[in-house]
Amino acid sequence: MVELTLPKRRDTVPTSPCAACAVQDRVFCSALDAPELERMGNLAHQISVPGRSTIIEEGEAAEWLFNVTAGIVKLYKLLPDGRQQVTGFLFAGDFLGIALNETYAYSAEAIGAVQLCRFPRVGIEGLLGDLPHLEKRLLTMASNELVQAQDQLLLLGRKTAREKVVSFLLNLSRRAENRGESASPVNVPMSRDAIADYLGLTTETVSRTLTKLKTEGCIRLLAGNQIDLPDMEKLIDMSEGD
Amino acid sequence: MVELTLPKRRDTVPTSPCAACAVQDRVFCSALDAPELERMGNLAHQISVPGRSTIIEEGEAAEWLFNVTAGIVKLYKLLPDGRQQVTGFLFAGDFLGIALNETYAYSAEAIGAVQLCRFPRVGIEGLLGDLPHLEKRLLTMASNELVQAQDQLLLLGRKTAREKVVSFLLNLSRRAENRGESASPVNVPMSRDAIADYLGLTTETVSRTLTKLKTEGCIRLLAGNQIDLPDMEKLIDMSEGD
DNA sequence: CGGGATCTTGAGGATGCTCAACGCTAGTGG
DNA sequence: CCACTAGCGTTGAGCATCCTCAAGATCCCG
Repeated sequence: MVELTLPKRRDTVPTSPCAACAVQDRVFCSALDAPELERMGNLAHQISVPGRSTIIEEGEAAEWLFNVTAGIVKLYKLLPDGRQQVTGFLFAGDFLGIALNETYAYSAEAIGAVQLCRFPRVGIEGLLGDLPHLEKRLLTMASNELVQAQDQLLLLGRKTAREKVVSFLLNLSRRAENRGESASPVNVPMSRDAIADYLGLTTETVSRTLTKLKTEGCIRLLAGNQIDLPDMEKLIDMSEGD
Repeated sequence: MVELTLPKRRDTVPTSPCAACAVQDRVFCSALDAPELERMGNLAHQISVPGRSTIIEEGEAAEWLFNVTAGIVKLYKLLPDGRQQVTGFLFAGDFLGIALNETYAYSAEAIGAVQLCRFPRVGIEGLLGDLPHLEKRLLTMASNELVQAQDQLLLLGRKTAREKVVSFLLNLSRRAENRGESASPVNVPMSRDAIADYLGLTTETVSRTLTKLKTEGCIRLLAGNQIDLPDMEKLIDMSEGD
């Protein structure tokens, strides 16, 4: 489970919150040594937001960048008539605002309570020249984001509803594993609506597809939003059409 | 039209091809000063490939990076059963391989004859520490790519066929304008198939949609793959559902 | 001209959407 | 303590958009 005692510890070392950061080994800060980390820490502010609150809004001036230290964030874009495309979900350790543009390219909303480490964008940009490790790290992160985005293009453009849902579950599973959580009973904390808007489907189709996968024995729906993936190999094949 | 006399000029200054580059003010090299450009130039090789040839293949070790100096390149990913998702089109001045990963995340194929400026990836990475301008520039480019990718996610996940086609035409138009070409009779050099695979549609749907737009007077299909966009405002509204 | 590739058009059908009702769960207030 | 409600998830019936399959038209290059 996610470390939630961070604020308490932090209060005792206000000048160096990073040293006590619960996710410091996973976030981009890990590219920094102690003095560099101190400079970053001076820019950082811990903030907490309740569920359903908006963290950033598409089109706004990009004043802040964030590390997610606890909770889950939904990133999305809207069309004028309200259609929504979820572009990603962020978990503890993920970075919000990699694209260092003047305005945010998408909105972000907390799913449940979220804790964030907030940095002023111009401050980070000012550090970039001084901290080459940081710049290199950001470039690597942006590259990885691009690869993820391209996988998602393939999913949205060419996969069937079933393939989309299976790909999504496998993706969640892989990311959970990377965070040191279990790969198989995977936690699915977002609503069917959010999943649908991520996969380019409707709530009903997501629900129906999960039911179908369950009756076929490909997955098991457990209590507390957990989904068991009994045969990864089979699911991987299914996610690509076999 | 694109400057195609580059090779001739280059032969007279083999040690500094960059100085004669037809797209030098548009590519990432523009971030460099003269001595820096010289170091880049020492790594560069001009190559030409005929139409339909494969430039890179998804999954291969990423040995080379490229600048497109003339022609058009199609980027795509494949599913095992042959379904194809085009992730982008590159024009003169665009960079191929921004994601500095060990392996290519997608394949690239020449649409018509293409000229490329080729760099060894490890060579570029070796320069990154020395040339901070270059690293900054790559980060900016990656950021812009990410924003583009997110727009494409919205398109693929939530737009109708008609909205997709109109968005595509506007996008081509905007990029042509950025290259200094005309915005309105826009050149559409790729096949209906490639467009369909880019928009998550079939050839037939693309064709039918264009025909419909034509009969409604929203566009005009001209000779030589040119399409006239008489009312940009109207098209912009259409691309978002109004 | 001829012929292959590309594009267009048509008819029928399937996937996933819309609209609607119902069930479940958790939180709330009497 | 329990009824009530709101939100979310599931299920069903009918339908629209886009796909599939097929045939014809057009273009381009030799």
